[in-house]
Amino acid sequence: MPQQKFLAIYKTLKSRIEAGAYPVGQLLPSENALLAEFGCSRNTVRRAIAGLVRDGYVQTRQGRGVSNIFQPIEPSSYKMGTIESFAETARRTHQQASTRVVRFELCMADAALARRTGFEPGAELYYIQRVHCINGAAQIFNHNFFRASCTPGLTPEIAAGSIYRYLENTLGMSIVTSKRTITVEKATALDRAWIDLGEYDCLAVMTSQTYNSEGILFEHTESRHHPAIFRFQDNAVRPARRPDQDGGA
Amino acid sequence: MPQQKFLAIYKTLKSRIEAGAYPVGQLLPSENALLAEFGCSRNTVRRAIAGLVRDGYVQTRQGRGVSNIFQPIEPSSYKMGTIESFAETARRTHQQASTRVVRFELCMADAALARRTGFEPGAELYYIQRVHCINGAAQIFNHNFFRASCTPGLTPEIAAGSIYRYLENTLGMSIVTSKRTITVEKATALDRAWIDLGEYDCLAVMTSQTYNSEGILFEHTESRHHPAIFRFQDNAVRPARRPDQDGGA
DNA sequence: GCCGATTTGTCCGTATGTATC
DNA sequence: CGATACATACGGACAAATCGG
Repeated sequence: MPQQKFLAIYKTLKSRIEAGAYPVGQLLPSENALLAEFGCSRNTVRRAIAGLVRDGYVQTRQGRGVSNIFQPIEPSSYKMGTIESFAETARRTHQQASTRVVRFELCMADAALARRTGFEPGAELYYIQRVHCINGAAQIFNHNFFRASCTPGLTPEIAAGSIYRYLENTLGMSIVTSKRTITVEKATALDRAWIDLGEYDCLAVMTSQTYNSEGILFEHTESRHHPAIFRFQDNAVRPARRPDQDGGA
Repeated sequence: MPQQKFLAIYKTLKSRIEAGAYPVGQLLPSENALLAEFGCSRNTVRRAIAGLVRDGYVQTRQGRGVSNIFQPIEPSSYKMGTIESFAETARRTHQQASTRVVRFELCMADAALARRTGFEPGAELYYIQRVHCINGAAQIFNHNFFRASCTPGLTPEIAAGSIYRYLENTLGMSIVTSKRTITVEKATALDRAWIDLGEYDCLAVMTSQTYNSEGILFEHTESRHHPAIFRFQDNAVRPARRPDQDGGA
C-alpha cells in the first residue's frame, strides 16, 4: 500500500479544515458519518481525528462530537513533535537557506563532554560548527556532535549540505526520536563572531539528543538561534480528561 | 472503573523504566508477553507503549521490538503537550511559588487587540497583569486576557491564587486545548519594572491561546519569563516511518 | 427529572501486512 | 525459509457523556 488509510483520511480532513469546508466553532460530521464516507472502520477514522487533535485543529468531547477549532497561524521555525532538518524547515517556510562549515574535527568525549552531551566517555565524535544563513543573513550557529561509528565517511563537504540527507539516503540510517530542550542563553564571543545579533545579547538555544532506529544516541546538537527569527509552536492538552493522540504527519 | 486499563499499564511500565527494571538500550518484553502479563488485548498494550514513545522513554521498531531509551533528565519549567498552571509547575519542580496581581481591569477588544489575542472585536475581557515569584524572586510577568462571559465572578483575590482552580473547581469549566508559541523578545520597561533581569536584556515569551470544552477561546496569555529560569522540553519523532502516538498522562 | 437516541471513549478479538532475525 | 515482532485494519460490544423530548 503506497499510503496508509488513516493517514490519507487525516490529510483529507486536514485540507478540508484549512480550506474552510467545515465552519469554525461547529462540529465536524460524526465518526459514523465519516466511516461511511471513507468506507473504513471506526478505529481508522478515530486515528485520523486523533492526529487533528494533536495538531490543534479539532477538539473532541464525549457525547457531543468533534469541534473545529482551527485558526490559521503564522508559520513557525520549529514545530513540536516533529524532527526537521534545517533545509526542510527552510523549504516549509519558503525561505532561502545556505550553510557554512566553520569547524570540522574528530574528537573523543572526555568526562565533561560526556556529561554535557549524553555520550559515554571515550566515544569518538565528529565535532562540527556550522553557520546557517536564511535569506543571506547568518541566523543560527550550530554545535553538532555525531557519533563517528554511526556516521562513517562524514566530510566537511557533506556537512555543508544536508547531513540528514547523507545519513538517511546514503548510509540508510533511520532517524527516530529526538529529545529537545529550549532555553535562552547569553551570547558568547563565538556567537557574536558569526551572527549579527544587533541590539540583542541573548540567543534562543535548542539542545537536542537524537536516536537512530537501533536506539543508539548518535547526535547531540546545540542550535543557537538569533532571537528575532526563533519561533516554536506547540499544542497542549489538559491531562484531566485527556483524549487520544495518534496519527498525523 | 476508577482508572482506564491502558493508563494503568502505561504508568506501571513508566515506573518500571524509571526504576531501572529494564536495561537501558535493550528491548522491553514483546507486546505478546505484556498482554499475557497484564491480561489485556493487544490494542491496550499498544496504547500504553505509544504513550511511552511520546514521552521519549522508549522507541519501537517493526520486526524488532521496543527499545528502552530512558535517560533521567533535568526537570523542566515547561513540558511539551501538557497544560499546567503556574502553581502546578512549581509543585512538580518542588519550588516555592507566590503570585502578585498588579493590574486587574475589564476591557473590550478593539481591532488591534482582537488581532493580537485571537478574540473577536467587541469581546469583553478581563485584562490581568501578574508577577509570579519563585523561591521569593520575581521571575515571570504575565499578561492574561480572559473572556468575561466564560469567567464570571473573577476577582483580584482569585487571580492572586490560582485562576485555573477557580475555573475548574468553582465554575466547573473544563480546560482542554492550548496553542502555544515560544519566542524571545527584548525586555520592555514594564518587564524591568517588575523583574530583575540582571545582565540579560531579553525574556523568553510563551504566548498561549486556550480553549474550553465548548471549543470556545476563553484565554489569551503572554507569559514573559526570566531567561535563566526558562526551560522547555519536547520529544520529537521523524515523520517518515512515524509510529503511533497515544496514551500517556 | 427521566428516558432514549446520538456520539465519543474504552476494550476485546481477529486477520493480514511487513520488517527483522 | 520460517519464526518473531510490530503496524495496519476490521468488526463488535459496552460504558459514559450529551442532548432533546
